[in-house]
Amino acid sequence: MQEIVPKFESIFTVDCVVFGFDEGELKVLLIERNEEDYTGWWALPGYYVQQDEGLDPAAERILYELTGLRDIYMEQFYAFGDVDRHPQGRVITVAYFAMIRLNPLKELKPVINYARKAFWHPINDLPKLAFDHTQIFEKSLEKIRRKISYQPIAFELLPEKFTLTQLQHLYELILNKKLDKRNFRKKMLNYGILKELDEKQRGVSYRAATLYKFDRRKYARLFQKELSFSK
Amino acid sequence: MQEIVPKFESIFTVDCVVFGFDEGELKVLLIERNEEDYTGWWALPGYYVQQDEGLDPAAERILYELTGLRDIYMEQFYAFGDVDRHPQGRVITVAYFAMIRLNPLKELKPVINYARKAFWHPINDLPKLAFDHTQIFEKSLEKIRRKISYQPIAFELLPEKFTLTQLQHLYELILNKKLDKRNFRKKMLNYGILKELDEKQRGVSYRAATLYKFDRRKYARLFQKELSFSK
DNA sequence: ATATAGTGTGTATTTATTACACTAAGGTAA
DNA sequence: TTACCTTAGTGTAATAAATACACACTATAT
Repeated sequence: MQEIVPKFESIFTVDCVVFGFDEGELKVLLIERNEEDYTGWWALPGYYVQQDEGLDPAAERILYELTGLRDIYMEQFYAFGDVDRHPQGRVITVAYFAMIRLNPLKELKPVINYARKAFWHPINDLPKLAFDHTQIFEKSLEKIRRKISYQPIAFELLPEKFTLTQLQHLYELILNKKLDKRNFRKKMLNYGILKELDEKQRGVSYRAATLYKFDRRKYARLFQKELSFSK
Repeated sequence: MQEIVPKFESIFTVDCVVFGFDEGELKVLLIERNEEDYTGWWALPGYYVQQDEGLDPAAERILYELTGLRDIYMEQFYAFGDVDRHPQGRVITVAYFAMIRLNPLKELKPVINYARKAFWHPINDLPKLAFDHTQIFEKSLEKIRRKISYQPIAFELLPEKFTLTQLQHLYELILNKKLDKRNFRKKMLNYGILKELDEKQRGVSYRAATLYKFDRRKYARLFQKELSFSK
């Protein structure tokens, strides 16, 4: 390309919107900033991308450093580059969303320092966020709302074994609307991507629900059969 | 954020996948490179983002410089940042797709030099592209395929006044499958977002078709009513 | 034994999708 | 002016999917 305008170089970062589903709530992982700019504010976990590092690997690394988790479902969804989004100057960020199974028994183990202050926040009660992170979060919600309607990403948020009611609640939270129980079960089971287990829920003081797991092989076989939910 | 790894700075660019619909074909705008790296290769129009310029404005500027067109439908769809995507070093690009009405009577008027070598290429017969531009193009196709199924972006590619057959052909090209004429018309007219005009097609040697136009106001009133097409 | 709380199930109605073929209109060429 | 060519424009029946809706079952706690 011709250099009519001078090239300039910019810092760039990756920010992650990490969703988790816990105690019947949809949560997002935030860190409390301890650094220059927006000190003490909550922010999305994010970091500088390294010289020799692609975007996806950077996102994976950052998530690992914050949570100790690897092999997590992540997807890039938008780049944010407004001129004034960062007080230090021009910083462009590429945003990813991630979905992780929250295992209440297993603490997240941050690998580097600043992650000590990472906490899960219910998405309906988020504090003000640093930079344009509120905007980034909103965009991620839009994206997963659409995506959950045609691809089985919700399973990434659930434990290996789950009940149909848990699955339905999760859909309801993400889509932000009530679904009909009988219709939901009929439809979900019809897709044929769930495997019914011989196992039941334990430790509940009412009739125990059957456990299911997501059958990735069956899903792959359907090749692009898309899910869809409206009511 | 703590500076555990050194920050580094990177060049970044915007690349545009510009779609046009002409002579019954879906086309994409390519430039022939006259610069260092991939000299003589076809590439997507793209350029360096300026220091004081946001991403969306950069995309709009670049499209304007290449085509002389403004107020075009554009949407950012993905950032590409593989370490080795550019021979000169680390260059991250934010990709946009754009859709423009090709008016055969009105030539595109490039404002800057390198755009002299811009041509429209049918999407089914693209040459090898420079850098990772083939990959960028493929991703843009995926995106518009999905998007056209739930939002009225196809109209951006058609002239103000169009026939239902033209509209159907365009859907068929983008979705890459045949649609049934009667079902298509029934469905499209049912959405209530088209305005039937008193005017007919001219200059054809067969029965002239009724012209329609897209009614933005009615569409807005439907507020998120989504289109959908399967067969 | 009984109260409690969530599980699990079926059917009828409405709506959307699909498959399918001929006549109407306008222009061209003999 | 007539025959012909090409595309426009139309309806219905069959099937599939979405929706609305309510009660009996079961495990546990008291």
